Amino acid sequence: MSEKRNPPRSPPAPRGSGHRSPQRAVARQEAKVERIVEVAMERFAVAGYEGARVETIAERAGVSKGAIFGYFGSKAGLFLAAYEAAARSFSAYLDAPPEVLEAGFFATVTYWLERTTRLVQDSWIPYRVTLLGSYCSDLHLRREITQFQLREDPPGTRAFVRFGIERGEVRRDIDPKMIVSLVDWLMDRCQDAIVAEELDPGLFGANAQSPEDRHERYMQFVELLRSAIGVR
Amino acid sequence: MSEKRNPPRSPPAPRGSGHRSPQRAVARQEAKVERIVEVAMERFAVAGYEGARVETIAERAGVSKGAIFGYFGSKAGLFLAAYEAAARSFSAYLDAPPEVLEAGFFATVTYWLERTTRLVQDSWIPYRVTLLGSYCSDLHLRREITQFQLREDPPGTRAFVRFGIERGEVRRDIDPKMIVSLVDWLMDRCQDAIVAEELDPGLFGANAQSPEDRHERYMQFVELLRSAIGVR
DNA sequence: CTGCTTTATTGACTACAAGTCATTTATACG
DNA sequence: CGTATAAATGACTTGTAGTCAATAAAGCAG
Repeated sequence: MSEKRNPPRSPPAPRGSGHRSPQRAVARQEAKVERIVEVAMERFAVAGYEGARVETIAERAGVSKGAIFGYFGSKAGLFLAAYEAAARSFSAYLDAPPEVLEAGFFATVTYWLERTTRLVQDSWIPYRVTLLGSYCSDLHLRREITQFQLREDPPGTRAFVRFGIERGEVRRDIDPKMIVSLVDWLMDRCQDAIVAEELDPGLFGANAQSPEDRHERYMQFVELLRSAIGVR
Repeated sequence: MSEKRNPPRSPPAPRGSGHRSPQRAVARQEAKVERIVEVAMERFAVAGYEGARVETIAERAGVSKGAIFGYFGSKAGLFLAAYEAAARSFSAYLDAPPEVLEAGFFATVTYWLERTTRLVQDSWIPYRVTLLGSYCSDLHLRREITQFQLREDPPGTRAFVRFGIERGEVRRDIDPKMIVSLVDWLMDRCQDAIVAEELDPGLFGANAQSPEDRHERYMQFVELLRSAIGVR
């Protein structure tokens, strides 16, 4: 019961529909939506899902509360938009520099793990929003997020695993889908742990170690991953 | 800012403190708390964290709303209690029948995986509550849950991994803590997927397959786990 | 058992935030 | 311009977590 969400207003507009004068207005609307999403990301990151207030987001984005509900339908819809923007803002595995890719599948994994630590410090907002998305108790929202990940696969795990298989580094005797799931699961968790460690020490178990410890842990993690999905 | 939770009232009472007449009252109070937790589990399971209303829980447990806040301090506190009760209600790895344990570490993992499917159907309420707990967006709550898992380790993963190492089935060249984390992560995710499949098809990706497919997937999963943490 | 003290319980009340919608304002276009 | 259509506004409604003064129950001394 109680599913009476506002359907989001049809997106900013049908984009230059025949005539050309609306162009300006449409562009302005798109910019507005973008601004709202950006502010929302920041607020969700800082205050958490429940702690973030739609009215505050509206104020800071320079629009009214009504406009937000007009565009996104509900707070959950707004969060979803922020989450998707955050997820899309990250690099895919195969965006690693050529020499890293050249070094292979597991070298690339290592590269991104080491990289994440620094990236989180640089721009923690999208990371925190993804963290919130990973642990969102609203199962309706959870489903949307899962569907989004399956549909868009922003980190490009499918292509990355194919890359690994083609290079002969990843085993072929297991359904690739299973491998993709495993990589997604482990990398998500690992990334969440890194993010949580940076942003919320104590959220995950043992932490607060020196860069050397950290490096050692990454090595062990990749070693486990290699044992699991690497060719024997 | 805005951390003004009610501290939960000191637990039901200091238990038979010197005199003996309070005994009855204390017992009744304990029973009441238990009843509340049970009802709370059911409501959270059915309606989700946000959907569950404290007042309804109070009504069904035959107490006033105030009493709930008296005992648990906040809705989050109540959820935590329900979560802990749910988590404690499951068997630990080493609770498997002797002949299963005899068959070894990975046989035991397989046993529990196959078992979970049926257990979820029998008593889905605690499973759903754990699922909610796994994906709770309130990071404060999240921390409490992590701490609880670390403190109590209800599935007994630490002991189980030690068991595997002692039997010579689990590798010794990696920090056991890392292995414990890996097992926890993978089993949690796998269990969540099973639970979600039963309770909320489509929540996770590919699903709704025949028991044979399912079995096949479990076999592949255990095979990956064995490759990762088994002795070479 | 009785009266007094302390503790537990209650539910009307408050506070606050999501979501609505009649009204106002801006835009499209003849 | 003038009129029609669409977007934006913010005061208002709704619903629920959390409070607290008032009340009931439990403990206890005599």
